[in-house]
Amino acid sequence: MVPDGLLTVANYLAKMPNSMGHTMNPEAYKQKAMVIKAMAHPSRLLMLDALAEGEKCVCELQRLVGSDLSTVSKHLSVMKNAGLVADRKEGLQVYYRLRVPCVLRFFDCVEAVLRENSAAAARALRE
Amino acid sequence: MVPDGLLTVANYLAKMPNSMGHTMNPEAYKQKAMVIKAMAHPSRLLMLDALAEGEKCVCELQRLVGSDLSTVSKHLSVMKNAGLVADRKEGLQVYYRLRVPCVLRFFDCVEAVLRENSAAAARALRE
DNA sequence: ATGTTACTTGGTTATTTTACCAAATAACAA
DNA sequence: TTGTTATTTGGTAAAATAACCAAGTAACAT
Repeated sequence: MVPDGLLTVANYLAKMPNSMGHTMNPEAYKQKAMVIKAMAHPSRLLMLDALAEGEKCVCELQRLVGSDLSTVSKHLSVMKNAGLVADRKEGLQVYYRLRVPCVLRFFDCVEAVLRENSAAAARALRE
Repeated sequence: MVPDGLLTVANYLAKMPNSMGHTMNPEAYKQKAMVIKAMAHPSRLLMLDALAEGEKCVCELQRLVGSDLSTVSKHLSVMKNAGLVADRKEGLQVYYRLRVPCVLRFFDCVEAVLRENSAAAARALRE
């Protein structure tokens, strides 16, 4: 059974984003959701942040997040499947790297949301 | 029981993003993940896209996504909880709007990832 | 071959998420 | 009051996700 996001011939046509921006079919939203979901986990965010500095092997990433190696490996495969990261084997180690750099600017916006939340909470406290 | 992301006094301190960008505590990653997770669903993406045009009532959004009204309402509450949208009641209707506009630029990057995926798939086909 | 290191995969269990229906609430109308 | 419309909330079942351990693979060393 082939995972949804895998780059198979079958998936190739299905996941073509159209160029019109806002009139998108449901399939396109599924694909986008898959990519975003692949980021939506604390450990995965931590790893993406770390990969901003450059490629890292699985062992380094594991030290960073502190979970079981198999857990880290599975997180990486989710992100690889979504196209967020790519890997490269060198000797015994596997190095992961960011595949599309803009992912990092993503975080600025998330932080803006959190700041806005804090500000709203602060306003609520003052009343 | 209070939901994790609710803007309570207790959560106010916990979710303060620090200003140093890359040295963040685990709690901050949880908060970021919550925001991103709130986007990570096809129907929710569709609604965010629709809200880019301006505020919309729940009934309009329901017509758009086509699920049960209660389902749509719950999706909206997830996004509201994360701070992505805000609501306003007018008569019988509740209008939702984007709370932090940068959320939309988010999508450009996701589309870049998908384009990169397609390109890779195309390269794979040529071999 | 045998062992070792670095990683992935399979299996299991616990938790979370999602969808729908049904019932509750809220605002307005008659 | 009674009814109607718009929305939320509670309950429940199905599906997806996440964590760990154990077993498998792959590259290299002895």
